[in-house]
Amino acid sequence: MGRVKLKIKRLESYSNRQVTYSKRRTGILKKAKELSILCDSHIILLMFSLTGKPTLFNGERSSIEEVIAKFAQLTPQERAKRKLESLEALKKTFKKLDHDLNIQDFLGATYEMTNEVSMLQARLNEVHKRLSYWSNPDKIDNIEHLRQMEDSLRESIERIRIHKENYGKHHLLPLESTTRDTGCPADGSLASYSGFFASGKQTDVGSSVQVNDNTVQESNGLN
Amino acid sequence: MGRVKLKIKRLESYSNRQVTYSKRRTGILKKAKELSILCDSHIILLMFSLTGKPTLFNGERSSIEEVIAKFAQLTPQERAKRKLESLEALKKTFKKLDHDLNIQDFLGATYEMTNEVSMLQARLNEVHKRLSYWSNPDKIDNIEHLRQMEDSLRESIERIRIHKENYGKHHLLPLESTTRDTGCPADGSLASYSGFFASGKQTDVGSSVQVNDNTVQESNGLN
DNA sequence: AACTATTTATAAGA
DNA sequence: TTCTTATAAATAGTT
Repeated sequence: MGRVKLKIKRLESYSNRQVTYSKRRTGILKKAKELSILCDSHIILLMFSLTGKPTLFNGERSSIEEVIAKFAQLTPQERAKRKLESLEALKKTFKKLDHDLNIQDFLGATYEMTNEVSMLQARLNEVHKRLSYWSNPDKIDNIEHLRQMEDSLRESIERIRIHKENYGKHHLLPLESTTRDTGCPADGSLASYSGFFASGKQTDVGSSVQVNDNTVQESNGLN
Repeated sequence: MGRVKLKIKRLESYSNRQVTYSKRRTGILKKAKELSILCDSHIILLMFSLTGKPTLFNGERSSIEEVIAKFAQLTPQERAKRKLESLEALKKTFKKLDHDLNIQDFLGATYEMTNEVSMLQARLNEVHKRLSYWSNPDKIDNIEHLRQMEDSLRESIERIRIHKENYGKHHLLPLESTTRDTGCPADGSLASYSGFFASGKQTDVGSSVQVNDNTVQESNGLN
């Protein structure tokens, strides 16, 4: 609609692009507004000018958040279903109209993130569960498992012993003394080493992973 | 543009709204496409039909991710400002419409979720780091830490020993034999018990947390 | 920013 | 839905 029929392809002149953007932006904003009012429907229109300036239309009753909320409220099943339906319908429509349209994983974004949270929580749970076996050997009812754990512990002690020897050689220090009552207070980093095998309760996933920094202090009927 | 000049107000008839939505949707999509091509600009158009079916346009060179990224590039101050503005707009709208306003949560939802992912990843990292000290005692250069680890290990062995005794009493089985070459294959659950102290590399956060199911098999210069 | 010749979108009807 | 067509609306090029 103008003096000549325009070919729809990138306008060569920069200033022409700017002028056209400005004119058509007005037009499409009006269209968006009319559509939202006439049909009482949610619509979001977001554009960026050549200079990067954004223009957002979101209808009277709509808002970006509200729209996103709409997606988020769907169950994963509904979302998947809509996603497929949309895709099919759009493919059909746009094949015919030669429009460029990809219904997107927009809806999926939130979903994916939920999944990632679940996955990470599951991992933490798993780690905690594994650690809990070491912390509470009394929960283990398989004698072979106990033997393996014991072996593993002995091997670790042996490796620490060897490391201590080497460490001593390197630092030319006498390490034979076994004084345990060191005046050195248990600081934060130290806490990282102690307590993994304490018989305290494991922290739940969802609370801090910080382990207890106290060594065995509870008896739980075994000793 | 039609037989009569239309007043821009909500169409009374439902079916008329549907028909008009359909027609105008086609029109505005075409406009959006033309604008994005002619002016080489980013544009996003998202609409919902009366039945809730979404239609999304995002231009040739644009993608929802890109656009969202653009928003994300705003400084936290700008984002906070927009968030507040959105909230205000929502409150206003919903007060008018006499709707309950529990949309609020959604404003932060995405943000919160991102935070939760980061937090969980940090936790996993922390746990891995802690475990890595047990796996690689040779990395530890503090003799006091080594002593504490050793003590902890000895205490754990003692607790396992006690548990074994009790277990034996309860099950009336002789547990003194120390046969190690059991024919029992290391299954999934068994893998959970062995290998925490193996000197293998720790898996990164982001990959599986599954620990190695092989016990010490590498020497790393210490022995 | 305006103007205006034209093209384009679309309301109502079939 | 889809098409037809009279008419309103948008806009390209010009001033």
